[in-house]
Amino acid sequence: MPRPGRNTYSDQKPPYSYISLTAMAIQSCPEKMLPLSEIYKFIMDRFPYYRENTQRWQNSLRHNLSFNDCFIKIPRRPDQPGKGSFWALHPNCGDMFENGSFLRRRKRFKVGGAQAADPLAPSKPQDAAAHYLQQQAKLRLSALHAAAHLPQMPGGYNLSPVSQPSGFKHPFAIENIIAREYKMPGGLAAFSASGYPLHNQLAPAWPHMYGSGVMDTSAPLSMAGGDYSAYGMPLKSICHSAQTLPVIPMPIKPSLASVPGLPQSLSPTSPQTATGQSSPAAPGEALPAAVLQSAVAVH
DNA sequence: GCGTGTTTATAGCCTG
DNA sequence: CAGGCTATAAACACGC
Repeated sequence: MPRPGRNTYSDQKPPYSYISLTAMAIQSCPEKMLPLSEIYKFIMDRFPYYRENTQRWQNSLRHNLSFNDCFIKIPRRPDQPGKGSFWALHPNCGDMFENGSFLRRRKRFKVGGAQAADPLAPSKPQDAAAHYLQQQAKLRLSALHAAAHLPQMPGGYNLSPVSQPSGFKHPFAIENIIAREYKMPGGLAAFSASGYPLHNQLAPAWPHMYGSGVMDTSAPLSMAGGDYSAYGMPLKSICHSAQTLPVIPMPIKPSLASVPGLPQSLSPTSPQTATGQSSPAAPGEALPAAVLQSAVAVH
């Protein structure tokens, strides 16, 4: 694996692992989840190296998604046709990379292991799913809140469940990599002070639904033939959306799909006791507003 | 058939 | 050096 280093990478292999690249793609999206095809697109857009031998690396990437517990699968709603599910980061994988660096993981994320990044974050898969939904609710509400009180909370983007709380951010940390999108002069047009696309604030939506041409409104890849600038992220805005899909999806890792009681786990009375509940909700069922409000109360 | 997702196997590199 | 992490390949299943 090439080391990050002095010169440029140009079309050479980036220093990021597939896990890192996938995490970047997911994190780059305000909704914190992407379908496989969008993950592909994200990587190919940013790293010319991955525009070739797609069969090889995409197979590896799929392997990583399935093999690593740090990725959770979220099904599409029945009324959202399309291939495959969405992929999100496990809420507990925030400390997966040392200092948040994407160069190499210090430890392999394992469901059930001891993760200290978020004491509220559960370790069991089913709990993780519930936690994920809770965080999603927070995210959406914070977006709405930001829309109502602009300008404010530039750190709104960092409400992600996998963001490190504060303090040192490694140069390769996802915040530092992705944040470039929001800091570059040319890339601010679509974003508010909260870091969300404005239309997203008003109508939280699923990022994968944006039209095919939307992503290419900015300049062509600034890195083409050049480098990845400082660790690599060009300045394209991603995950624009023009549609509304207000419903929070249901995570379904194999162990999650059969676990009853996920929605109940989000109730105000038992936010962290997701196991052992009953009466599963149908996939795609919308969360009641009360659940969202409780999520904010937690926040 | 194709895209997606899972699983197994193997090899190389890195870290403790 | 052992174990962990990562990359790669391949086989297979499933749904559209």
